[in-house]
Amino acid sequence: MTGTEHEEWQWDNGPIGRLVKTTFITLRREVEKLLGPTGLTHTLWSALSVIRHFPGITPSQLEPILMIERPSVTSLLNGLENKGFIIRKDHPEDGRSKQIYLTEAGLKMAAETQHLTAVVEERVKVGMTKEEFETLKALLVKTVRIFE
Amino acid sequence: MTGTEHEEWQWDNGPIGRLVKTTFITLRREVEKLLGPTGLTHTLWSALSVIRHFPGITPSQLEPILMIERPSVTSLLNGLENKGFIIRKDHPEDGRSKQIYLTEAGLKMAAETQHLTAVVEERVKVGMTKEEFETLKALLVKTVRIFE
DNA sequence: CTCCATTAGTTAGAATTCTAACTAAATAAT
DNA sequence: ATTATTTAGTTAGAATTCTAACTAATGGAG
Repeated sequence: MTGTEHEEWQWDNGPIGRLVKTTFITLRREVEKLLGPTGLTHTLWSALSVIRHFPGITPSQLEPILMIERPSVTSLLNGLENKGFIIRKDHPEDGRSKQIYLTEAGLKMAAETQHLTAVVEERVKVGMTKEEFETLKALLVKTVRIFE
Repeated sequence: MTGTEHEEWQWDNGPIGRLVKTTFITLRREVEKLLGPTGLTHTLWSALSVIRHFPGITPSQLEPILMIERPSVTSLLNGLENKGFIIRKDHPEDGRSKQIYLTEAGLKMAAETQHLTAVVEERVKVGMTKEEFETLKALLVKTVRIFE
């Protein structure tokens, strides 16, 4: 068995799960390469981005978007809070809940890093036709929906 | 903002990276649900499966297939070795290298769990046309290749 | 042949995410 | 109204994977 055989096999003959993982890790590594200087990880960036789009979002609403478990959301928000990027406010209509907002610093970082990560998105778009890109997204959504 | 708005937005309007992550985590959770009773994790199973297909594979060859870093491969193999599923042998042609082989127990477990995880693969295949499934795999490969 | 750079694997320690268990508030049931 | 169940968030501790640094063997350049 040679190394070359591996390289071909690993993409074409593995289960769909491994192919999806490879794609995920590849994209994550690219994003984190660009995020490097900022000190943000992939998930921290992703959270900032979501909070920017939905100011006042709650931790439990973040959970299914970021695809991490509840305690991980807490831990992530602690990190963002310690860096001064977010604040938690008591929810006005539900005493159990918290609302998350970006601070000025958080807003600045979110804006900067969204620009950086858009580069990765663009590289994917440029690497295939517009139709292929849309098809890829549609089929990924379709895959997820199978297990809902 | 309601919860419903989130649910729609999270699939359709997020970056491709988040969609790929959602797909990956969804598939991983399904696999681990089935693996539960065996005590194996997603990555342990994946490693067993690869080693079964390529007896004598080296840790550094496993690395790009499993998409984890080298020290994680070591740690993973330690786990499999402690459970008695694999053995490491010195590589006959390269004193630095090791070759990984399944034990009887490892072979048995690999065979069992491959059957289990094939269920997930099947559910994806059943949820879309054969052509869509092939297109999905091809576009994922295409995406990965962009960053090689 | 010797030295230098590269490659394979491991070790050590940190970061991230997980499960299980807990508190507190809201909702439902009687 | 009171009690039980569910939901939101946190805490504690374990598991997984990461980065950085190390050892040992190979391969190439002088």
